[in-house]
Amino acid sequence: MAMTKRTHMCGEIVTSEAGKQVLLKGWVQRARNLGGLIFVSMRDRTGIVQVVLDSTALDADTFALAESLRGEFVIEVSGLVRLRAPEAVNEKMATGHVEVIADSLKILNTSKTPPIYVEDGTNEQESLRLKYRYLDLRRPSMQAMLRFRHRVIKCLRDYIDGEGFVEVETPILTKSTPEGARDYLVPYRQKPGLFYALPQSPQIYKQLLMLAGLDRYYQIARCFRDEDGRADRQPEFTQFDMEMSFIEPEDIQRVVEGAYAHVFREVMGRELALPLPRMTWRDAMARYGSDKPDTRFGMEIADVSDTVRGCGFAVYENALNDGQIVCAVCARGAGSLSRKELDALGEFVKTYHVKGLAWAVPNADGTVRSSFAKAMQGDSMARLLTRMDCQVGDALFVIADRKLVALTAMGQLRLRLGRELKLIDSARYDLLWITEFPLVSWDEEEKRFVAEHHPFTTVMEEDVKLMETDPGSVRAKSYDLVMNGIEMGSGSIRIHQSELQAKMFELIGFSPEEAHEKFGFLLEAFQYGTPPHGGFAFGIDRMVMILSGADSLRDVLAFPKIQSGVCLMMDTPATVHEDQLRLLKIKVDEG
RNA sequence: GGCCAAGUAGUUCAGUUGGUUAGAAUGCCAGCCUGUCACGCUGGAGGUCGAGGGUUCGAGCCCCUUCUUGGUCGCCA
Repeated sequence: MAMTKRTHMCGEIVTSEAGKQVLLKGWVQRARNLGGLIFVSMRDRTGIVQVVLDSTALDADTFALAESLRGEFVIEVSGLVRLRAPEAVNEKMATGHVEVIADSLKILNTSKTPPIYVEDGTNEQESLRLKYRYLDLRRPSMQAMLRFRHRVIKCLRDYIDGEGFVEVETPILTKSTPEGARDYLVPYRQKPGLFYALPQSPQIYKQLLMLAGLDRYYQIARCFRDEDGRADRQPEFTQFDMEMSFIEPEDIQRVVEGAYAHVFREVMGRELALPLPRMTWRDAMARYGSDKPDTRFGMEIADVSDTVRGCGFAVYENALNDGQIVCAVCARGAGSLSRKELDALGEFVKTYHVKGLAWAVPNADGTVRSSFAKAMQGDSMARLLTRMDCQVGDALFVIADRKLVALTAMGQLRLRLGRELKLIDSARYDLLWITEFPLVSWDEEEKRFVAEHHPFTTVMEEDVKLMETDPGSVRAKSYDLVMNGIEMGSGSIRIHQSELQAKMFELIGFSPEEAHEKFGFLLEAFQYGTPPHGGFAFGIDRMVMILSGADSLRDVLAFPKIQSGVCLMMDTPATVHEDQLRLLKIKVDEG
């Protein structure tokens, strides 16, 4: 009698060695009866251990038990370890793998047939994997991910501890603050109508810790933001959060770089060249059309406004007359794109609110295949192609619009072309600092300036005077860390003087009364001799995602939520008992 | 909230121009096999084609609505 049984499981094999005798506990992957032998494959996190049950070595009851096994099961066996394969086994069996000759077997538990394959290399719908996440996590790759993540976090702790930082936990039940993302709210039972909010970051607490004289704080902090999900965005996520007193940007940047270099060395076995490159926000926008540029490939954006001035094409002439810009990229090797593919790129950039995309492809015979060549008078097309060094085989793309809109759309087009033309070296890790962000930006909907980073970010000294005359061009003392085109984190030197803080609140349209209501405790605290201070926070999930090569944060979280914020495994959010609502004086408006 | 894509056995997928009883692999069940390790061989069970409506003699396929999941825009101090 024989059976072949797959179980799709892996588990930890605990070995307590006493001589050559071992005890194994684990999930059975496969068992097969061959006459007087039963072969059982047990998988641990590193591989498969073969267990051999011999009818002559086991008592009849135990052997019968092994023979009767049906379905998935968790077993414990003890026996002798030996290397495969001994005498009387043919050559191909001599693999050197470990084999255990069992003298006892005990079934610890059975299992239903799993609804998903618990092995790597399968391609199940993610929603199914997430519903049975506890089975999904048994996959070797997921086990490896959890251990990898653990190693990264341990590295960070080791490093920051060595720098003299102290971890302080801050409340999860805290206060809703204006600006920023939507808050998750928690009703307050003792006074219906009052709410806690879950922290979007421990920002204010860590500044108060500086005031308290802690000097060097850090925390592995869970943060919550009630916004729609993305592949690189979860409603709750973990930040490596830190703050220091009496510092300039370089001081905190040195610590953050050091932490990254430590992780790269210890976990990835790679050296990071320090200090990391710096690029101003203005430069990043102009060259890459993004405040988080992917510098792993070129194809930089050029402002060709001067080149096309007087070209006769009304679209460009009008744009320039309206103070807009005309910008371009030259995509090497994109000349073979079909009309259909080029048009698809045109549709793509419209997503980013530009009116359209013009393209030109020089032919080998000197003519130009183009969407706008006819409108370009004289040698203006030739001049443009020369300016962009656009050769036969390349394609030129041009966008005219308001400066930031045009650059942003072009930046997105650049990323897409970079991916599709396979210009990105995936073995590369490009880290850089983006500095000198604008302090505020104009919010067209609210008709006011809003803080680009947060309202506690200080101003570059030479720009303070611009706060009243030209707020939009004021640069903040803030900095982002970018890796491979993904924002890893951001930080800033904070405002520590009440007068400047008041000025900032005024700039973003907070009346003194509003400021007092929202941040009164902070403003009062700042009157007691606040040291100059600043800090940084970066996402651990994103760090693990990039370092492990994952495409989504869901792949590096044990229990992630889906795009809508739902947990498919626990089926949350869920309704609560009406008694709970009554206690909180909450009525649900079904409308 | 907008746009795009996907949804067919437990799972991964195929399904022609709209045409008989919707297929394959894998998994599951049963039998066989004394060294398997993606074991092999034989047989079997398993489907509300996401849901609802419509067009048609006839719908997995065409149309409308809706739900779910993914990507993205908005949003993300």
